[in-house]
Amino acid sequence: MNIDLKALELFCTVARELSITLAAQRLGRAPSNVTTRIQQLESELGVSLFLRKNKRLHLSPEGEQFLVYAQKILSVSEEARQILHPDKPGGSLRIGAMESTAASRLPEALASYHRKWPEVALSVTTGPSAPMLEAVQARSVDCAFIAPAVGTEGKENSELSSMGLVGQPVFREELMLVLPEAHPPITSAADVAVGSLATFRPGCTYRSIAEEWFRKGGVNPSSIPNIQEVGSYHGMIACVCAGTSACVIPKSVIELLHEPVGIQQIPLKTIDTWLVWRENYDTPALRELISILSGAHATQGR
Amino acid sequence: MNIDLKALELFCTVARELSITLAAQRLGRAPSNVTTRIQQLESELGVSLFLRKNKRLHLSPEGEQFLVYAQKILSVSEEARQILHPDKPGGSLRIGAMESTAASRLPEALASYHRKWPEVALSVTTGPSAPMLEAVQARSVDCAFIAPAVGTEGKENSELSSMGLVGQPVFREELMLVLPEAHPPITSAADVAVGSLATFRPGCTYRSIAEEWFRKGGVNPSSIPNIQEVGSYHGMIACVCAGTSACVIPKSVIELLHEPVGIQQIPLKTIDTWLVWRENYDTPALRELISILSGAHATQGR
DNA sequence: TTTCAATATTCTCTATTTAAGAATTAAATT
DNA sequence: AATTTAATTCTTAAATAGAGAATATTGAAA
Repeated sequence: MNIDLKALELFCTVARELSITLAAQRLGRAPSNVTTRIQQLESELGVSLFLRKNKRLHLSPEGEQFLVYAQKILSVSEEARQILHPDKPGGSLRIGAMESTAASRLPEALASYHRKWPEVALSVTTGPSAPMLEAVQARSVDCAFIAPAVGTEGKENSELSSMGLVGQPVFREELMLVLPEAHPPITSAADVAVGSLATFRPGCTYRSIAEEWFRKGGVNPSSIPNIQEVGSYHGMIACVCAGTSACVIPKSVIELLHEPVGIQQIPLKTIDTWLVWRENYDTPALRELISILSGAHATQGR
Repeated sequence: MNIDLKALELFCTVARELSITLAAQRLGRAPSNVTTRIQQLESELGVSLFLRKNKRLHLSPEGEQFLVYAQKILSVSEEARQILHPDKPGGSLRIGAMESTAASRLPEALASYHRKWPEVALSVTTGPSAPMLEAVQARSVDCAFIAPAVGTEGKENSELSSMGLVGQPVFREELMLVLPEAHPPITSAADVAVGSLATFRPGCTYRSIAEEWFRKGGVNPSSIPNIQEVGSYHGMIACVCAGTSACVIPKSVIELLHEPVGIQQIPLKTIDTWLVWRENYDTPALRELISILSGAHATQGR
């Protein structure tokens, strides 16, 4: 019973790289050592973590199970380490974010964070709000920027706390319906006449909001023929410029485009972006993020 | 960054004993070594975990914080270890239980468990249902025997899953109202005429049930003058025998008493005892407990 | 088919770390 | 003041980790 946090990191790296040499290189140590420590971990646990087939590694079923636990242990101990030093941000901060936030809001904030605290290893993962919330719970990220699900306005805090999370609003986004330039001006949802609605995959809150808007305007969203799933905001805009689609995008993202040409925008709704984290995850690195975001507000709205 | 699970156990032991010598003895190693490893852990973390005052140890504030994390890490790694060996129960299983279950049901079950799997380190903590559920969530026990709160009959599973737990009913208890022998026979709650109701501290589901029964019988429970809090079932029975109190006890507990003399019993309600555990805590040691409990059913009711 | 390169592993050697025991220090008790 | 108790320091032996060279096995290239 002598497992080492270093051994767990080593295992996680090998599991990610699926190569002893690459892992060794990334960890800055000799491959022979990596081999030995993995073998030692395996004998300690009494299972094979990897299947060696023809000099190539795969995770064994046990390895996959153990990987989850190894990451959890590392995450808890990283949290502990930070809690013990309430003054100095340090260690790592794994941030989850919606695509839109990552595009429009984070670059500036994270750059200034990194300038101030270069010793904090920031990482960003993007995805829709719902899976991001699960990722926070599951400790695969430490905090996340999300849009509360439709219909939860005003009770975000109780929603979060029932998941063991807490959070606060940090950005206010103005959601725009984006239409081709040539589209006749509209006064209601019923006037929208396009071939498809370009959106991200389901789970995206903005997509639900778009559908709700059509529903409230008396339009059955399923009457918008093809919901066309696109992988990026640039892709969406392209679809709109092509004249066949509409899409819903926060104003702040549209402003990023060098020339918002070939499109017209109609405000749909304003919606808050929340930063959420696990209850008790009260680390200096996170507090610093929050404080930087609050500073930003002074200059950039909300 | 070289923390060892052994170092964490060592720290937890010292934190519990608040003594290097006792901890060393309990761990089977030399005191000098314990000192050194604690110092090493402290320098690794960059904080003092203990306050040394006059050769006596106290946990420092940082130490208290870290203790929580250390226990969490050990609990997760113990869980990992077990998950990797789906066939053989082993390691430890920390059981929480209501006083009544611990008294009436567990002795036989745990004895047979221990006979079959002596290598599993079983431990039992008792307490009311509500705090036990929190203890399971907080990982200070691995599973617990509880009585679902009043008013949740039929929706136990959804209640549990909203706490990240799962469970199943394992015992059926017949709750008895216990009265002094000399008390005139009763036909309803209103007939009960005793000076006080002897119960455990609040939080005990059986106590809520007793109060509910009085309420349903048209009696304001606050009209039962002193709710007298007692520390054990034997104490309760003694109060009843003394002629001044009534109490509510599962029949199975009453049957434990060598001579249920000087009391009369009236059935109040049957209620299931549930065994609950964290979702994903699917260890062989727990499965074995469940299987032993199911075997017991065949012979002893439910 | 043979050769070469890539890769995990084994082996050997050295440096580091861990653990025990003896000696030391400091307070509390008699 | 002497004794006991408890933590720490010092010293030494054993265990362990890590580097590097050597080995074996596979896949690719000639």
